[in-house]
Amino acid sequence: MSPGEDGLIGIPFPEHSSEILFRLNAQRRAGLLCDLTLTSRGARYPTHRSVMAAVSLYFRGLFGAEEGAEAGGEAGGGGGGGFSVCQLDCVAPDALGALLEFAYTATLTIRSSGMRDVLRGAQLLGIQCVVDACRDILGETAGEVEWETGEERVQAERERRVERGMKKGSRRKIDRRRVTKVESSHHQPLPHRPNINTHQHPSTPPTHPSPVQDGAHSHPSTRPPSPEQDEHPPTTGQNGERKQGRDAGRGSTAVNGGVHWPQECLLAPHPPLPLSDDRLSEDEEEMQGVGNGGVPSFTSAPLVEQEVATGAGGGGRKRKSQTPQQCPVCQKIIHGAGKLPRHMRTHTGEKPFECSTCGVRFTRNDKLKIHMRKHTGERPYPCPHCPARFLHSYDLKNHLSLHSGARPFECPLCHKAFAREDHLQRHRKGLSCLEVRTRARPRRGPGADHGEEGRRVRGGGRGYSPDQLENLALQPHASAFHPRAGMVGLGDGAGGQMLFQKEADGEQAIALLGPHRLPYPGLLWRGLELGVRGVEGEEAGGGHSPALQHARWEEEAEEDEEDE
DNA sequence: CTGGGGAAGGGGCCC
DNA sequence: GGGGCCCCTTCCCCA
Repeated sequence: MSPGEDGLIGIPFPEHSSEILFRLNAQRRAGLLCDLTLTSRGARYPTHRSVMAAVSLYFRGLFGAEEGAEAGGEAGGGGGGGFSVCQLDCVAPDALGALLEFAYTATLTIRSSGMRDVLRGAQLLGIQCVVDACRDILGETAGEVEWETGEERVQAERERRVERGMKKGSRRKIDRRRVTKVESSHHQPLPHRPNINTHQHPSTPPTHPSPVQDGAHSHPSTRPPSPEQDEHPPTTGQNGERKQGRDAGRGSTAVNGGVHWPQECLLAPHPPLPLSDDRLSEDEEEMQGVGNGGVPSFTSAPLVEQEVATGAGGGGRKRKSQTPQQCPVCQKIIHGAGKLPRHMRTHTGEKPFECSTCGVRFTRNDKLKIHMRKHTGERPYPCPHCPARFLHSYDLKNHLSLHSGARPFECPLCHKAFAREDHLQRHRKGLSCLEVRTRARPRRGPGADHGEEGRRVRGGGRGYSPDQLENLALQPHASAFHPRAGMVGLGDGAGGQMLFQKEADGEQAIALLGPHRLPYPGLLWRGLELGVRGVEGEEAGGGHSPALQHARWEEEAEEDEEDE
């Protein structure tokens, strides 16, 4: 990547969203630019319809309908500059105030005693993440509310498909299980949905909840009283809302008898999920608003917090991040304290470290430092055998293998050896080996001689002893029965063993290869639990062990199977 | 196709 | 817990 390319540069401002929200809240408190007043039993709450539409499915449907039928807008000037008052007596004033606070602060602060009112209000207004959070706390199950109409469901599904298509080249596997789970949660049945308010609320499409048409600009309201609440849940609500906080209430913590939902609820592009080995697919990342060009404000989601929060109820004020942290975007587990911000920059594209010489930017300081060596000419890794010096330690490592002639990475098919593991992988992914593999396919049947009884082939990728080489010659590509299999026997040191043995009369081949899949079904292979020596401890770093490579390829094979 | 250089990202260790 | 530093792995690009 040379500097000064004409590619687009994205400069993220992670604080932007929260600052905007903060200022909107200040405006709301000051009554500035408020174009909507919510009332509940005498309490008045000036607010902004754009904010309410962003937070509440109910208002989104409401104002969307207004825009669609602008002239007939009961509230007067749906998309225009008129003011409107929406009477929501069905929502308790306290709950309404809490929900408004939530809308502007991404934090829901309520008393436990008011939880049910808030839940009801959130249901009425279609604030799903609050609904979920309250349910978590109250131990209720979901399924009472479904804001997504069939039509929207189709549209949402269409959008999802488009997003998937955009990421078709993704290397990561789609976690189908999770997709199913997420989608199923969106497809909850729409059971009984009591009628909101006595004012009209036919179910879809929603109509205006009969706002009191006073048309006056509301003044900032002070705290409302909290009278009793009547029971008139609204029927309406269309759901275009998918990601923003559907599950987002999980990070709740109790505060002084109240409940506090931290900002993840609103800001996190994806609610923290329970720890899972499965990674979220990039498709889902996009579905969750990451890849759409926006720069979400990321909130770290420590695993411990998630686990506790998922359990709901919550005890302490706020839990500190533990060492393994889960990326709220890709769900990847990041090990090591302080590593999550570094990882997050891979999502935001933020490159705060700029080379003062050439202007190239880096996501990490250490990368910049290495880059600077190019300008300073520093090559801190000298070869002890020759004058060569290198920028990177791994360059020296590769170079040393040239001196030694070591090519520890050998193709199990054609036995071509490589000095670098990635070159071997590239070789394997290419087609250069296919011919060999075809030729190497052993004959089957009684006449097949896959090896001598008790023959062992061991040793490193290089340095076969003469008789080992002879054995290899006598047993051409026996390992080709499974491309991954042979690597077991190619350990550099005391690598694994590979044993081909004729059983009894030599009809069956037993491969001490572990539980591999069998690419040639006609041949009976038995994977034996050998406990491959050298898998652990063969190399201190565990890095380039061919046995480990083999294990990796095992995983690849499984993934390939899944793909198929 | 292969060898080599470089970048990006993750993990370990330490302060 | 955050961050620096280092190492490792993987990928891409070029000759």
